[in-house]
Amino acid sequence: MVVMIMGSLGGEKGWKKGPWTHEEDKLLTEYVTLHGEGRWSSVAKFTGLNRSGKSCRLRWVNYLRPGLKKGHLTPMEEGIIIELHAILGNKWSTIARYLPGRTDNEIKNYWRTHFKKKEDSKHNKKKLKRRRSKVIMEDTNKSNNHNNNNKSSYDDETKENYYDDDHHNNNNNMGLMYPNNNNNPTMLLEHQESFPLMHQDYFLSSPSWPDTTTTAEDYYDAFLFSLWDFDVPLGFEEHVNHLTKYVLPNQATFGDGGNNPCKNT
DNA sequence: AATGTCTGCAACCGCGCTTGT
DNA sequence: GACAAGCGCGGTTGCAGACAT
Repeated sequence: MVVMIMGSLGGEKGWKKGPWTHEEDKLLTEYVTLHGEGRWSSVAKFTGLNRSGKSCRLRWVNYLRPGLKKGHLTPMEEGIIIELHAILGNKWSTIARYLPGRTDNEIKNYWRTHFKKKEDSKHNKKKLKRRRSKVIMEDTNKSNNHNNNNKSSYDDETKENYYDDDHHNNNNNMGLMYPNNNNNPTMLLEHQESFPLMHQDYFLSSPSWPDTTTTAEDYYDAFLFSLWDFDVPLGFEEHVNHLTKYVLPNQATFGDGGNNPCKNT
């Protein structure tokens, strides 16, 4: 009752902006718990929050929603982002559907900070290299110390490959990693070795792993291939299940007509 | 140690689409 | 069909902390 009165004082204009407080988060969480997601414009009315519906939705989706992953993206997630961005472009929300617990905003920010900078000037290249060598030094030290954080040697390699403009220049002058021109899926193969079998661990641990004769490579190939079927389920785990159910059993069809983007031979 | 620059990320903005009236 | 409100998306901004000079 009180909050409704408070909410009415908020009015249509003069919404509060800027960082959210713990108290605001609590109010928003309580509201969504009671009423579910949606009806964002009613949040102010029912909670007394002097925030626009848009702001509430954004806060919930990007920060408060249960199941969100915190912390750095894993090498596997990086690989998925790279691949999907090559295919979909800046469809961040679509890419996010393949990464449970990650938001479009997070992925967008990640892409901008880690990959977009490749387009920067030579001046920035020098700084980048300097910074990169420092990162590599640090990571080398870490691995020498056998630390148990989730940074793998693969991560280092990937970071080096994709931060390094020279690497790209030496590889087909592709500029961007996976130009989407002509929708040519074979582009995906060009750098496949740069993130080898990144999905292997996930696939191998999948309860729906089809059989012992299917290799991780097969699964990886199937994953890439199935990215071109935009009607498949969108969640990553769902995606794996989809592969198990529909794609892998039909691998014989991959080579048909040279349409298989995943086989090098 | 002080200052300038860069990075990462949360949040905002504008636009377009969808839905309800 | 026209309009308004709600919603979602991609682009952009602002700021705090990290890093370099």
